Amino acid sequence: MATESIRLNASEAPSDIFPLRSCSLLPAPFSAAYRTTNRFTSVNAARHVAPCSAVTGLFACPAFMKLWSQFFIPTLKESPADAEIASHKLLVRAGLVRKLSGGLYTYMPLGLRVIHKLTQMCREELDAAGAIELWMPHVHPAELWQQGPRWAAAREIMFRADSAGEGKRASREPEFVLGPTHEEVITPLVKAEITSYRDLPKNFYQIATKFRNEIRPRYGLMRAREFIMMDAYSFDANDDGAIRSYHAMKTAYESFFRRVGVQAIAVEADTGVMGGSYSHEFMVPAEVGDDDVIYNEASGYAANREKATSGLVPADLADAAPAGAVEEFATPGVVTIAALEQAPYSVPADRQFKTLVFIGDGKPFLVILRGSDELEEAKLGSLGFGLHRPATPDEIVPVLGAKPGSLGAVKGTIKEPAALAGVFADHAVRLIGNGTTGANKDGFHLRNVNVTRDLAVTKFGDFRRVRPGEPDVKSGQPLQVRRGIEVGHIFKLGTKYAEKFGAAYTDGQKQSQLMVMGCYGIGISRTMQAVIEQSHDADGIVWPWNSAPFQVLVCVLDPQVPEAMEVAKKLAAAAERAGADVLVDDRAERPGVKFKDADLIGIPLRLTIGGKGLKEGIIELKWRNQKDVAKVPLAEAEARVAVAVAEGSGR
RNA sequence: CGGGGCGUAGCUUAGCCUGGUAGAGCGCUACGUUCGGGACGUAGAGGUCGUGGGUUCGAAUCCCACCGCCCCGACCA
Repeated sequence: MATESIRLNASEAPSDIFPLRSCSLLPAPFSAAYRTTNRFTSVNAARHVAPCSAVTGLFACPAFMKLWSQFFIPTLKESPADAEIASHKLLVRAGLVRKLSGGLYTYMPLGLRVIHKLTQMCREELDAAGAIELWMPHVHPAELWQQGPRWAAAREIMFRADSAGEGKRASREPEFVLGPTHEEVITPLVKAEITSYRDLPKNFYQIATKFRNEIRPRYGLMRAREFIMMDAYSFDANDDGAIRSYHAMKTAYESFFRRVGVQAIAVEADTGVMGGSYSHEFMVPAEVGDDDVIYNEASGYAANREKATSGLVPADLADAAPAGAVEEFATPGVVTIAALEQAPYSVPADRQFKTLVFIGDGKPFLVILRGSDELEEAKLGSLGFGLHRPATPDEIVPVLGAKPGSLGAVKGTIKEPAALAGVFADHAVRLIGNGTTGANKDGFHLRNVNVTRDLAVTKFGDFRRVRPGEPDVKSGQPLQVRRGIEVGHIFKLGTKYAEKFGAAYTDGQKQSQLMVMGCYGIGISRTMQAVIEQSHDADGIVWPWNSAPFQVLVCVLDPQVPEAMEVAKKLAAAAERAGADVLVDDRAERPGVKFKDADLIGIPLRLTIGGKGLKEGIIELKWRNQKDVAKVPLAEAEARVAVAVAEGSGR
């Protein structure tokens, strides 16, 4: 009998990110708990889906409110020693997460509620944008990755998932890996299942755990080895369709972050190891962010530093005429740009050519920059090498004929020009016109080196790192820089993966065509931390309404007084009817402890019921993000709470 | 993976330099007094001082190796 009703509940309950968490295995007494923990998914979405009463109607109110004494929120007075930034400290202090090991965290009950809120909002926005949810394995056959286009680069951050059995000797190459992302799984799937243009476009997504063996996990959930991510993959018949899918996702992301209550800005980004043609990152501005955003408010330009360009080199710049014959001069012991700037040479850094040597897919190539510029290594991605790294001196000498410090790219001075995969010069070297560079002879440099006449340039490109203050391409105004946390990323991939895995379809003319793909990610767990980083004060977290683990905290100062608990339950029920998730602090703690904890865990709306207030016939209503406390007569309390909840949820 | 720092009770840590009884605060347990912004008293429980080796009569302390964690750099959502 009990089992029957539980099954019913399970089917009524909103789907969860863990589809296997079936209720039918739970004993009857736990069924209420199940409903309680899962109910928020539709409650929080009240304004998007069915009104709450439809849900609450199934169960007697107040069935859902959580009693703090029976929940589990281990708060800490002190910050853990290993936490550096505010959001990391608060995650731990507010009892949202606990560390297992570097970059590996348990989501505690309160933290999991936030994760569920975020995943549900994400799910709703993506569904609204036409994306379709599925669930893929996280253990991947390594073979699949070996077939893909980025095995060499991606394996560095991948966990291998071979047998841990003692009898079986570890193979040199992994048999299985843990999925860091799922292009290699979804593309073969779509290849097998979709063969007609009639089935396109499609956009599949999942919200699941990702595994990346980050070289350096950091700041709690900010860069973890195991994290929760929404990843989506769009498949279109052609480029126009792919661009439409891309923009639909961009719009969905914008709605998602708006709903979460975090400011996230779309910025142009480098495509990195993903490959593909263009991409945007969604950045939450924060000092502790890992990325620099180069932007100009006037023109609206915003780009990741890896991608950013400036108008430093005018489009109509004329090439300088040679200033004289190339002349070699001795520079004993001078092996740095800075040393050549000193007397007696006195060559300013922006008159020097800097020559860097890299190995790209096994072959050396040169990059020429102004002495005053820094290489933006990510920009080398545009050269098309699968893997590149700086060359070692041992690799440089046989090719160029000199050690680092005396290198150059002047025609005729390179010892083995045929060995080079190319000489790539940054546009800005054209600003030098005639300058100084290494002679490929230890202890000698060349002057009067003319860019067009003397340098053996294969191709000009954008390789330098933009500096704040340089003119914006669009407006000419100075560019500014600011740090940000990357919470989402969208890529238009093109046909790179479709080609590798043969994902083709038949078009209306019976012709086989490659699908055009896009891929999309939102760091759900990172977003949780980014929200805290953006929304906290000296006392704790200040949750935005929609992301809060509970929206309303009923703080009962005298839980031993039956009348106080009765009022609390009435108000909790009123708040729930209005669509809020409610936590009732019924602990036998002193008021100070309760207030401190309330501020720490940051529930948006606090209702305080105390013996003092009850004597006056009032309760108190306070917003976490405001200072003042409203005294509300008991008779009006339920109605006022309903109004406040409506206000909090943005009506 | 390079550079720097740190591992002492569940948490925050003192002690290490100069070797000789492992201490405090928070938290926890019990009792009492308190009770609107992290109370107080009394009594308790709780420690392989990261691991292994070495030096020494004797090591948390000195030496070596390893492991783990944190920060800075290169990569990512």
